[in-house]
Amino acid sequence: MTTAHRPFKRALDRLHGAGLRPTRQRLGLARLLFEGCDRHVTAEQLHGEAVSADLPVSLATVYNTLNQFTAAGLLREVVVEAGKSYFDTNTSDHHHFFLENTGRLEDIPGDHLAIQNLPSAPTGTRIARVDVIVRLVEDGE
Amino acid sequence: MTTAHRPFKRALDRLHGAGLRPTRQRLGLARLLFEGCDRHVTAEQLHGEAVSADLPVSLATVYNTLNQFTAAGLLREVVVEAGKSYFDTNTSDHHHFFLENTGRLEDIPGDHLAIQNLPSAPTGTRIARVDVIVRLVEDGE
DNA sequence: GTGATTGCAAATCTTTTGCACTAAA
DNA sequence: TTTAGTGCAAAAGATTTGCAATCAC
Repeated sequence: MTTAHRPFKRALDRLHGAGLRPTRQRLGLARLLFEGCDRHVTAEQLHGEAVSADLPVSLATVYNTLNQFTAAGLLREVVVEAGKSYFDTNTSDHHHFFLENTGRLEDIPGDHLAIQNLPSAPTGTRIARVDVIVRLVEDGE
Repeated sequence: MTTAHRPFKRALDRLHGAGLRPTRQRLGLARLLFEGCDRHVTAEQLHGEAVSADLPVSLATVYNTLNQFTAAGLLREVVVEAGKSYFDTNTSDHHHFFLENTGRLEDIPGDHLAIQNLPSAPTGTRIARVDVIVRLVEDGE
C-alpha cells in the first residue's frame, strides 16, 4: 500500500524541489516541520523534537538545516527577540503576534491587515519585506 | 557663564527624572545619546564612542546602562537582526527602515504610516506595541 | 558611612565553523 | 567513487552576572 508513504514522499519532493539532497536528517526534520499545520520553531525546540522522535541529529545540523531551508525558501526567519531566531513554515506574506510573556509566536489570522501610507524606499534601495510584529502582554500588566 | 553647562544639566535632569543616580558614566553616556539628533546605537558602537570621548566605561556597564535607560523609558529597544540589539533614542510611536546590506536602522519619516484592520488581541492579552520593520536591500538585488 | 554603581573577568546563551567520518548519487 | 552532508567539539559573538573596589549622597 503506497498510502503509508505519502508523508515521506511529500517531504522527499519538497527537498528535491529545493535542490537539497534528501538525507536522513533533512527528511526527518522536513517531516517534523511540514507535516501538520504551520508552525514557528526555534532550533533548540526542533532539536528536542527530533531527539524525542529518535531522529539522530546534532544541534549544529539542525541550525545548518534550518538555514538551508530558509535559503531555499521553504522557511522564513522571524526576528522578535534579540538573540533568538524563530523559523516559520508559512512563507506567504503575513504578520505575527508575539506573546512577550511566554515567547510564543503566532500568525495574525486573516489577511486583512494592511499598511497605509508606506513611504517609498530611499533612493538606491527597494523594499525586500515588511514585518509587522504585534507584541502582546498578559492583560492588566 | 552658565550656558556652557546646559547640555550637562539637561542630561542630569533626564537622569533625575528617571530616578537614576547621576554617575560619571551614566551622565557621559546620556550626553552621547541625547545631545544632538535622535539616534540608533548598539552597545558596541556606544562603547566605542565613549572610549573615543575619554569616558572611562566598560562594555558591561554600557549594556547595563542601556538596559536601565530602556527600563526607565528613556530608550526603546528595536530588534531587527537575530543576535543584535539596537537602542533608539526616539521613544515616541514610530517605525523603522532597516538596511539589510549595511545594518543601518532609520526612522520612517513622517507619522503617516498606519495599520489597517489590526485584529484585536487574543483573550487575556493586550497589545503592548506594534513594530513595523521595512527591510530594504540595495536596488537590483 | 553606607548603599548603589562600576569594572573586570568569567559565565551564559545562541549560533557558526573546522575537520575527520559517513552516506547519497 | 566522488562529493555533499553530518557529528562533534571548539570557536565566535552578544549579553549577563558575581564580586571586590569605588563613588554618590
